[in-house]
Amino acid sequence: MTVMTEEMLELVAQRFRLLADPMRLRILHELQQGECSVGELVTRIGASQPNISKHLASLRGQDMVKRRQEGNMAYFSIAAPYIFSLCDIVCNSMREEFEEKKNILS
Amino acid sequence: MTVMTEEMLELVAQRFRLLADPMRLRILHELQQGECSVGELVTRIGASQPNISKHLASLRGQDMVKRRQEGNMAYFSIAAPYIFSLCDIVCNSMREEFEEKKNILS
DNA sequence: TTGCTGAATGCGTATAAACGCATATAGATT
DNA sequence: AATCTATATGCGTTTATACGCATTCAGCAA
Repeated sequence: MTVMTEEMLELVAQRFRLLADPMRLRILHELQQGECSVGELVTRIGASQPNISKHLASLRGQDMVKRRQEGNMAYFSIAAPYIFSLCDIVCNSMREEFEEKKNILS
Repeated sequence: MTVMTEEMLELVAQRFRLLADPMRLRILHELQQGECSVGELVTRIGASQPNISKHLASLRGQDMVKRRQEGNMAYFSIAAPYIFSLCDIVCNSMREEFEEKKNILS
């Protein structure tokens, strides 16, 4: 069994905290379709530009997304594909639990 | 590409939020060694009993842990082993990033 | 019953973080 | 330079939540 120091637990918790927000999950989900500019994200998601920019900054702060500047605009893309493995595991587990509960009721 | 509704994103975020706390990660890590009473967790972790109990309640609220009562005591155990897959993915990604940064510096 | 032990809950406080709004910065265009 | 566009940042407010402390509840024993 791996020994977990307080520091390691804090780092892992930080990663999960970044995924613990619906707006950031939405952003990551949009970026899953490919690189995208800030303005395009604003349009697709329908949130404010400062809000999107701030979330992108936090995601970038932990290297979950990459930033590429071209002229006036900033293009963001996924830097850590493992994110989607995490989301898949969570979604599948939710589906399983939902099936179980459905069976109990039937 | 799966369509993600606001409700689904909120549910997934809730799961991640539960893992976004060092104390809860510590508890889950202890429970990985097997079923454990509240008092034993308090001793091992060195936090207050109410604190541990509250975290256990939130974990149970999303079916991440199971509770079994025996006499006076409550024994908790992992109900969702997928948690450790999530933690492994995060830990491995952190290790990889650390290695990359180390290589850049060398 | 009373008392003891283990666990859960209620309440107040402090800290974090998400958002809106205003503003600042950077690049492009005239 | 002046200005427009795209993006980033600063600040204030609100909401969520982690913790301490006190208390309560449940099971067991005398």
